[in-house]
Amino acid sequence: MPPVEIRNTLKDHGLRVTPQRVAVLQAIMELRDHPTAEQVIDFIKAKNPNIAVGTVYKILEMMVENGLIRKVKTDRDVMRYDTVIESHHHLYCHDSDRIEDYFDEELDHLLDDYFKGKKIPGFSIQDIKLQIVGKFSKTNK
Amino acid sequence: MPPVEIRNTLKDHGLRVTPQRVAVLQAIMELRDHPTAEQVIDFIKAKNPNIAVGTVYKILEMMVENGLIRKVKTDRDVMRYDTVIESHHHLYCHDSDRIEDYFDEELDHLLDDYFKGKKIPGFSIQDIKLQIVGKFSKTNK
DNA sequence: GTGGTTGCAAACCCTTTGCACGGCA
DNA sequence: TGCCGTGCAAAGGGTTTGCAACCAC
Repeated sequence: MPPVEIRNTLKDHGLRVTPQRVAVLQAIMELRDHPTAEQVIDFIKAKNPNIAVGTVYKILEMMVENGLIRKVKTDRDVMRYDTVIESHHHLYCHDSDRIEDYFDEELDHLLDDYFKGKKIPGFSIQDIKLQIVGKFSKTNK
Repeated sequence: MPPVEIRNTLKDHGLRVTPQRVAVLQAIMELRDHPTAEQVIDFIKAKNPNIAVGTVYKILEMMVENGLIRKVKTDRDVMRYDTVIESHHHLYCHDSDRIEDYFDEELDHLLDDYFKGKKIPGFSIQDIKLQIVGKFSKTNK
């Protein structure tokens, strides 16, 4: 995603455009594999060593609150970030700690239909997220 | 669960029985709602102020490794624990940070069938966990 | 101009670790 | 008795916070 589009994304959400914010968003997109805050920081520091750790954390939190990115958590303990905003599922491998987004409309419909017929007492559903745990084959990526 | 059964649970897993271990397991069971380590510690300290924080963390980790309990993670950042070992799903409410276990064999079969017919390229599935996000109705619990 | 942002460093919180003592088998 | 488990306190790692200087609007 070119910088211009990133700036517009920020503007569209009514947020000020600063070099740091552009850099953070760009970093998450280029890193792709649900990077940690640390990975984002390292990525940015390579070109722009002056950025502060605290700033990146503040920006990440701000973007999550404004719906530009999402938090993802595995069974390990560091927070990770995802640029994909639409509802989707995750493939996860314990061994490699790798996360991959998984989209499946057919599955979503199946689940929709299922829970249309079967209500859960005392609970109203807003979103359903699958964590599909398993192993990636080594040749992949 | 009476203390005697808890002791047997430990023995069955080839673990030594100590008062601290019994207390931790009992605490998680009585607290029910997927307690944090801190909640477990507070619960135990009410009766037995001498237990050490580090000890509880060591015991929790040990029990996870031995399959007596499970770690549960939300988008917030503290670890929580679950006594339910069998594969199951979670109902989760962001507002209250409440987690409830959800069992649904019919759903499990539906998913099994679905993924029997539809393989995911480059990935072999071991387990599927749903995080059903929504709201608990206020009357419930 | 001015109020939101940044950089910096210290503080924070949860969790882990090291080690000497103590207790289960 | 021997060794694992515990208590304690300090360290660790990731994240948050306070505040003065700064800059986008």
